[in-house]
Amino acid sequence: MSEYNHTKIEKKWQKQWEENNLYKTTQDAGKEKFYILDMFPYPSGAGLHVGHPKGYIATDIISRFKKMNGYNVLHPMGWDAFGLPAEQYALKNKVHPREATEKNIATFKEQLNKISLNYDWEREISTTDPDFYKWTQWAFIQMFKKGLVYRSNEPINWCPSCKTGLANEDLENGNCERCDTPIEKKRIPQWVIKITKYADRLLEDLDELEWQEHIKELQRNWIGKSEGAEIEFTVKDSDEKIKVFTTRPDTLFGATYMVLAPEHALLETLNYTNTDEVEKYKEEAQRKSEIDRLDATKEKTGVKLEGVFAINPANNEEIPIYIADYVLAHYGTGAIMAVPAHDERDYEFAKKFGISIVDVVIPERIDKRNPPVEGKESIERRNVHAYIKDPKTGKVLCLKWKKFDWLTLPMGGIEEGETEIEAAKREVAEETGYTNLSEGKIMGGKVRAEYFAAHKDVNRVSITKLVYFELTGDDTVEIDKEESDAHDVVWLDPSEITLESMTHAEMDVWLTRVAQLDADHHIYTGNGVLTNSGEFDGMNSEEAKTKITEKVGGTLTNTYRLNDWVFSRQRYWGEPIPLVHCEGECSKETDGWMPIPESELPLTLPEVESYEPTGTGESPLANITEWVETKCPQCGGPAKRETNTMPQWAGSSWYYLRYIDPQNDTALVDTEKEKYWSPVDFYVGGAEHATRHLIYARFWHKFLYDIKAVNYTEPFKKLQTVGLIMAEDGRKMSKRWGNVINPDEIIDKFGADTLRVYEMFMGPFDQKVKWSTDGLIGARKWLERVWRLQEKIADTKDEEIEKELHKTIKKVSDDIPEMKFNTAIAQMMIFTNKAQQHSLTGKQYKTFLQLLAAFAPHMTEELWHEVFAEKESIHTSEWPTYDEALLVDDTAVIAIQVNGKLRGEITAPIDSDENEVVELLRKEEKYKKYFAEEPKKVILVKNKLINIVLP
RNA sequence: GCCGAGGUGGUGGAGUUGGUAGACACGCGACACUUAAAAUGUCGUGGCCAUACGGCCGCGCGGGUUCGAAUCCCGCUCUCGGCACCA
Repeated sequence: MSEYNHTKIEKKWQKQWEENNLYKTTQDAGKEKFYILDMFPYPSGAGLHVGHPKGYIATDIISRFKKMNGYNVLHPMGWDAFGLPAEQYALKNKVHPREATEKNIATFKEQLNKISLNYDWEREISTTDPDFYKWTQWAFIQMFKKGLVYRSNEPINWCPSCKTGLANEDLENGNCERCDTPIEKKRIPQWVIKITKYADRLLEDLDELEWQEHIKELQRNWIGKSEGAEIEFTVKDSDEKIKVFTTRPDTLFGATYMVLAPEHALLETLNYTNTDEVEKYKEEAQRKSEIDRLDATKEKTGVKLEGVFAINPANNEEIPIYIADYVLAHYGTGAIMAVPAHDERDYEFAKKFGISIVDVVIPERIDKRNPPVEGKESIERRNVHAYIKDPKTGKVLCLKWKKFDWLTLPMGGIEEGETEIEAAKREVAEETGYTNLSEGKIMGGKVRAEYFAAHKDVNRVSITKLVYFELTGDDTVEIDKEESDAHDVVWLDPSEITLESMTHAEMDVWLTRVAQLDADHHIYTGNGVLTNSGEFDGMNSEEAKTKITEKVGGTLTNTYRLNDWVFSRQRYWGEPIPLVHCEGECSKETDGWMPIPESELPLTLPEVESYEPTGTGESPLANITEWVETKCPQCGGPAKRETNTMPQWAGSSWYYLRYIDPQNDTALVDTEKEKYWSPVDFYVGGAEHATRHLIYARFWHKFLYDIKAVNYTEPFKKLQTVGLIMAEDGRKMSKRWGNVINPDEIIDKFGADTLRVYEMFMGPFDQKVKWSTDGLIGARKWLERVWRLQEKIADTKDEEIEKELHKTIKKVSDDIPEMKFNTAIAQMMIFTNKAQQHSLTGKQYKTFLQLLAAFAPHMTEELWHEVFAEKESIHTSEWPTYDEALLVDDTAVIAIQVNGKLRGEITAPIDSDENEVVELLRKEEKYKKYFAEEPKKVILVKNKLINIVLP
């Protein structure tokens, strides 16, 4: 037996595989296709660390597995090579970004090849290749033609350090996601893509995808759909109208003021008198960083527009208008109707500015225990409930009813001319005798409840308020016999006052309010029944939403958290945006902007002396006069090119399609080929792309579907995220911490096969795990044991080994497609351990090597050829199958439980029934004692467990 | 605040259609081989009590359902991730 020399073996086979074109994609008729894809990397200057290949190794294993199972497999790789870091790296090192990128790609590719990932490099693509970005530009032009692209002058997110505008998706807590610099708002003309037009489809189609639920949820959150209405408020003595979006049109009667975002356009035209104050506030708001503005814990600020009023279209009341930065310009219409009674933020603002608060929705409860009885008279009543606490004992005064199984607070109706507090005091005295009560505090608004009042034999609709008192003394008055016959007075600990114990239907509301005793106001934000709302009084919220919107001529509509996609970047290293602006009279409807003729694609990035960002909001391309100045494709007159470039997300939004047909120069992808290979069956990459790349790509794909460039509505059928590999110190691997582990070193020392096996064995694939050198060594030792198994080859076939082998075939075959690599490897280890202690036949060893081949491709190939003199590659061999019959044993070890406690185990013939097992037990001296008495019950789980339940 | 994922030995983790908790690996201990060490191999390894037979306790905490709960239900707690003044 030769020694396991990983360096020699890995070099040898990598060379041979390349020469034999082992990884070329084939498309045999009659074979099913399987498209498995990694998120293509951004080739940074730093090269790979051991965390990067984790996902690639996984797709490589599945790819090899699928090939051995007879699939046509597409497993390509490419480079997401445009973007800021390459440009910054190039600037720093004084090279052209193209050179830097090419060098980085070469490094990455070399590193990946050392791991023997079976990519078909003939299909390699790079987003920076003009043959590739021709089609990025082409798709953009199609979007432009379909009216999905517009020019905006709205202030955008500007990173002063990266010197470019950014999309909302590129921010993290109001800072630049890349460099953590606080974002400013800057007004520069931007090309924006109407991704929001696709919001509903992006949301709905999530349901059909086989993605992990948390990633889908992340996307749903990100899209953030709100259903509501747009309603117009007129401005008094003016033709201006203020349009608001609200999810609660049912609360319109409670809208007691309005708020405009400080950036709202109407501020230019409204005739308010305190211009200086307003200007000052606007400036302050603009100066505030995004992060300050988004801090909800800060006290609300704002300025009233003096001299202007809006008219509430529901009740025609004049209401004041404010500007305040708690209203965001980019959400909804940038203006709100404020309903302080039913919105926390409006309430806080109204309190501070002394604006009136009108309750228009009250909670409604239907008593489930005493539901209204059909046919009985229904009486509406105004009620009070009294919550009385004795501060000395902490106990609460309750009534225990005698004729009914009821437990209630003291309660009763409000008489003519009485306040709620007076009524409560009177009822408490009548029902309990107690008269020494504190001043009394009304605990929030009314609650409507419907129930059957059995003691009066009527249905009641009660509108109730809760009043809180503390007991201040022990004086009592005598209670009427009628009352004392009805109920006992009891003092209960607050822990006994629960939703279950108390009879009131309102109890959940009361409990919440009592829990927040110190809150000065209890505002209700849920649905309920309308009040103070004119003809809508008594209607429920849901119905009123539609009805009130109709009455005031509003429209039911949706709003999204997702914003349109800001698509312009003021940097050099990106795809040029293929638009020109005619200086003459052409294309008036798009302000003179038009796409270049498709025959001129690709519009290549010009070579340039200085590609430094200007920082002014102008792109570096703007300085290249000979490039900028061009002819109008329509009139032939002078025209100027757009000088902004596309964001890095552009190319990655569709690259997966190009692998299918990478050389095509007449179409983005041939639709026949696309029909065969799409969609991507399995997509593997980092969870950090859930809300950007994966939203943009789904959008781009749906657009291509709409223009019939592709056949399917979704690009990625199944998605799996990779868990990060953390450094041994538990931190993220980073140059900054000096804890980066380079795969090249690991491969030199231990071999690529060891790296592959270790990374797959570390833990569940999608979970983050710490790197462990000890663990790595363990993987290497296992491979060495596998290598030495060749010495254990014998002619005699051991049945136990054969069974274990078939068990292993099953386990590995089941686990690979589910990405449960760790347990697949564990089972292979079990087989190795057994085989090592006994012996195995050559055939068994070969079968085992096939199972391991996807994990450790080099070593298994070497043994396949050197030990067994096979001519063809192990990787083109057929995946082993298992024999069901061999998975079943003749006997089973059955656990013995007595009253559910483990008491031993016994070996019984397979599939023994209850009586047979009991007979065996009775024979054994050890277990006889359990049968001294006849068992109450015996439970048998076939071949697993018997539980004897003694009386 | 809202949403999502999770909490199992000294460590990474198995086991979740309710059925022997701790597979597999690391680490640790003992032994064999060796002059010795390394490597390799064999055995052991959740905690506590017991010479032993064996027993008790154990999957974040507290309850419940069940013959039987890591797994199902209720309440709580902690960690991680996302969203958040979104009208």
